[in-house]
Amino acid sequence: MSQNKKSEFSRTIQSLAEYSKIFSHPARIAILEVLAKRKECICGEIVQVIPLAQATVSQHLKDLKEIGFITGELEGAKSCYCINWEKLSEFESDFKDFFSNLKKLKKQKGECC
Amino acid sequence: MSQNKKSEFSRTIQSLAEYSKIFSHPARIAILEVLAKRKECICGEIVQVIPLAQATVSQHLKDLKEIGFITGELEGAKSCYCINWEKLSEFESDFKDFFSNLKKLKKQKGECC
DNA sequence: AATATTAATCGTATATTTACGATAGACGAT
DNA sequence: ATCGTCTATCGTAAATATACGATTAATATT
Repeated sequence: MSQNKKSEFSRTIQSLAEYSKIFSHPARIAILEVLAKRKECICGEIVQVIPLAQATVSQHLKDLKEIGFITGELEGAKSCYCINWEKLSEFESDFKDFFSNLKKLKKQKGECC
Repeated sequence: MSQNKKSEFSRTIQSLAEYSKIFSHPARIAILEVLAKRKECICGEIVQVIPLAQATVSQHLKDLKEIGFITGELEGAKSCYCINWEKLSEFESDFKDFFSNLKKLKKQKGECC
């Protein structure tokens, strides 16, 4: 029971769902906002601003990095994170495409409910 | 341990996260697409199209209904679901706003990484 | 009235996510 | 070389999500 059925959906839908999952936790959205705001993208500063423990923030950073929304590289003992605007725009346009497709379908079928 | 810290983030971010969570499972995205496509929004037809058990689909429908992305009402023994375009557009514009805000912040700070 | 159909809900198993303390490993400062 | 700082990772607890069979309650059909 409870095996994963997510793979049974179309690639497009799966990918939109994966991107959305990253946005499904406030901390990860907040981290993106912090990175967009700050000139320095040092991990320690992020930890100070986000109301979660260092280990937890590090985990969220890992998730963001794994999907490609941010990059991260060591600068001595510190770690510098940065938004990957290309990947983030990919999400933005996939999302936009999904919505315009929905609206197109709506027009095609006409009213119903 | 592991208590929920989500409430510590801003209302705007929390709400964007909640909306995104609904999109974090392919089945729920697929259901929206089906509803946009079909003239009749009968539950049974959705169940036939989505590769999940009836109970599971019903649960996803409940989630979609609770957040307000769809409406659902009984039609005799059957149940008719429909997209709530107003609420869905609210998500769309919140999402859009978040992105344009991010880009504005990026411009303000200039380059960094 | 008896039976079938429809869909919500309950119960439950399993998987995944969230959260954090503790630790480890890397670097910088003294 | 030693000590403090920084951050990734490990281990683990708890919460939440996913999935489905079984049941229930309501309507529809015979």
